[in-house]
Amino acid sequence: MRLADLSERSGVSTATIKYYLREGLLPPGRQVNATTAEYDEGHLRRLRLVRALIQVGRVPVATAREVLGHVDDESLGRTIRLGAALWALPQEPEPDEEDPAVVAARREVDALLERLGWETARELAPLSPVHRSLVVAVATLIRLGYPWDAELLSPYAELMHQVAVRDLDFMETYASEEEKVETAVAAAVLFEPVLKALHRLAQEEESARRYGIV
Amino acid sequence: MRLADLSERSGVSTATIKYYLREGLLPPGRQVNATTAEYDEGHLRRLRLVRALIQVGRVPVATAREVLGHVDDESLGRTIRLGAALWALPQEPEPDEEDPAVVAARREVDALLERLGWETARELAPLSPVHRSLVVAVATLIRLGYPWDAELLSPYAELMHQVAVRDLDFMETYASEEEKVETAVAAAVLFEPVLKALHRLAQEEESARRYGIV
DNA sequence: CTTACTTGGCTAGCACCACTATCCGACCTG
DNA sequence: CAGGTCGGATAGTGGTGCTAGCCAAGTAAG
Repeated sequence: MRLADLSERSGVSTATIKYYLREGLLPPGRQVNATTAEYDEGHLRRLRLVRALIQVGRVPVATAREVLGHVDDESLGRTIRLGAALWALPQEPEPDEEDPAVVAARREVDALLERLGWETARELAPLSPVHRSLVVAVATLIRLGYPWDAELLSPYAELMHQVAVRDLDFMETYASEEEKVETAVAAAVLFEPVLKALHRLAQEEESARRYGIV
Repeated sequence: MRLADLSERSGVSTATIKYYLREGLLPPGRQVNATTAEYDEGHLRRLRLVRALIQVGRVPVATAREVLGHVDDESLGRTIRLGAALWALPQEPEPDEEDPAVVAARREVDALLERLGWETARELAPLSPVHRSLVVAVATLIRLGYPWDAELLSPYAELMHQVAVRDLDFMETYASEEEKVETAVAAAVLFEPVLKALHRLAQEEESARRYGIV
């Protein structure tokens, strides 16, 4: 498959593919001679993953490069590779620890994890970017005057845990060993819009049931 | 409260506030005289909502203006106002109906709604932007080779329905009648990052339980 | 009364980002 | 050998969310 074919089959312009090659999001093709390179199905899959990360996940190009770098790092074991890739995803700014909303949010999040008995999450709390994201999100709610505390959050957390259990079950049955890391990244990024849309659709449905359509 | 006070209390620069005023995201203050305007707590709350929409929700300014326009439209009843505001939120591009992935996704989504018995969602399907978002998200999964069908999706949908039930319960007990629309919009935008973070945290926790931290 | 400052309104510009367009010389293909 | 395509490089584009600076009118402190 040459560049033009890759472009046609993916629906991405050649100029954009060149850009991704330049940015290191897509590995170079097998150089046949000085002016021709050969791409394979792996390139096509990777290209689609890149598009998914950038267009669906709104991941900045620099972050995508970092995530994919971890995915490809064969010097790491599978679990670490996956962890590294997923940890590179969120790109929230550091929370301002002076901000009282952040302080309150951190307290509520800690209380929540204790209440749930999520020991790993508690241990990893100082390191985990996800934990930081949660604090930032809860702090925003608090700052706007919505008094979300551990008690209100915990049933949500339990529901999301059920979702996570399903995610991992799916990953185990579906992905081949080599593709697991890629699958996990794709799932993390691509499945979120599905969940979000299901959530809003469910809100519409439930709202209509309670109050009618008008 | 003058412009400078509004700026200080919200942490938003005066230049940015002027920009929001210009863009119609923030109603003008009460004009005291030719060179002074007076702002109140409502302006502060609105300003924070605007920031939440734009910074947290990544809603484009034009969309935010549209959403807030519906929130403020007192000629509409509460339910319609809320619906209009929420419907203005998603900004996905139109799906390409020629694309086989989109066709397949639409079929699966329709099957899903039938299986769940979500009658309202089925009726509103041709109109609802949320429905469209779901189709686009599922199509992306399919295009990348993840064979998500109605059967796999429906337990997720049921879990998200449970989440939606909690959302609406909260809204009913919490928000005053006048603030319900604003609350609902804030919740729709601000609660999603919380859910997302909880989801990822739950994935980390469950993954650690199954495979260990290393 | 003076001086420093604020206001809304205006215009111009900036920084970032994801591309995109164009040109180049090398080199296959018919 | 004409025409097309290649990788590589560079500069430019368009959108967006601000941001900076100016202005004339008006206000508050001393």
